[in-house]
Amino acid sequence: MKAYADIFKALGDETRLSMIALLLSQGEMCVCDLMGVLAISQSKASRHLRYLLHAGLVTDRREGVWVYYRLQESRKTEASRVTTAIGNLITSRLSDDLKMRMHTWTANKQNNDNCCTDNSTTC
Amino acid sequence: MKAYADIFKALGDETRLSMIALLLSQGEMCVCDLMGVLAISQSKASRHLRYLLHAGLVTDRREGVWVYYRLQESRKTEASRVTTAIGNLITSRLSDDLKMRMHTWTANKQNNDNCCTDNSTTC
DNA sequence: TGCATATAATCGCTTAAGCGGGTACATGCA
DNA sequence: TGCATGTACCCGCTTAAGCGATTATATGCA
Repeated sequence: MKAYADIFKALGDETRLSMIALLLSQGEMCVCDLMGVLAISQSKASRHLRYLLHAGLVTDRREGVWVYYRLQESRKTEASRVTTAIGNLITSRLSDDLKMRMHTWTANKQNNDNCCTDNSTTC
Repeated sequence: MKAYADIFKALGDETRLSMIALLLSQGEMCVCDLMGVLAISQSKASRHLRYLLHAGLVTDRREGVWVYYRLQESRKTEASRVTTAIGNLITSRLSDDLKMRMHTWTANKQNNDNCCTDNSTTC
């Protein structure tokens, strides 16, 4: 029971819950992607991603300079059971604002072929 | 999104999550029942139930001296969607210890026709 | 009505944890 | 080395937890 409580505690923050919702719909994102879409500072993004990592909700993968995060997908974990159970619930509630940010961010990323050369952000 | 984060925050405590799991399996319980089964103090039980009430996860109903709590069942609320989605997950994880407590507690209650005349507890 | 009892909610206090901003540090690439 | 990316740590603030004591509400009885 405590294991589940810890998972829900990790989901009990708007920043982290939005991260999970984005990862549910996008599959994999690097820290700078999440910073850009959520419009938060790098240290804040990194800190919450570490929290999610230690809680077992996501996994990380380094590729050169970038660190990519994706949902923990091992079916045997409590975390994946929870995200599976609530996935539809929270992705359907991704705010329009966030969808818009996501859209413009990925558009810029494609144009620049790099997630962090967009002058309009502080990335 | 914040609404869901607040719900998960409410579930992110072992005491409150156990209360939700018990209410899922029992339907309705008074404060003294929850105190007894979870072996917690009255103030602790009351405080966490108020937390769940304000978070919209449960409703209360006074009947004489007793106050009964049950899950929020209005299908339109985010809270009920969440508890529905995770119900099987957490009730199947009700610890054996808790099931045992639940069993002995309800047995005593039936014998005494009163939840608070059991000398073996501090209720 | 007055009083004792049972149940539940709240208050005051202390302690622990979480969150945010900022900044120093580590890592990897050119 | 210089630069970009990401992490770790510090500080201040807020929230929430536990505990015991007190207060509020309802019931039962003389």
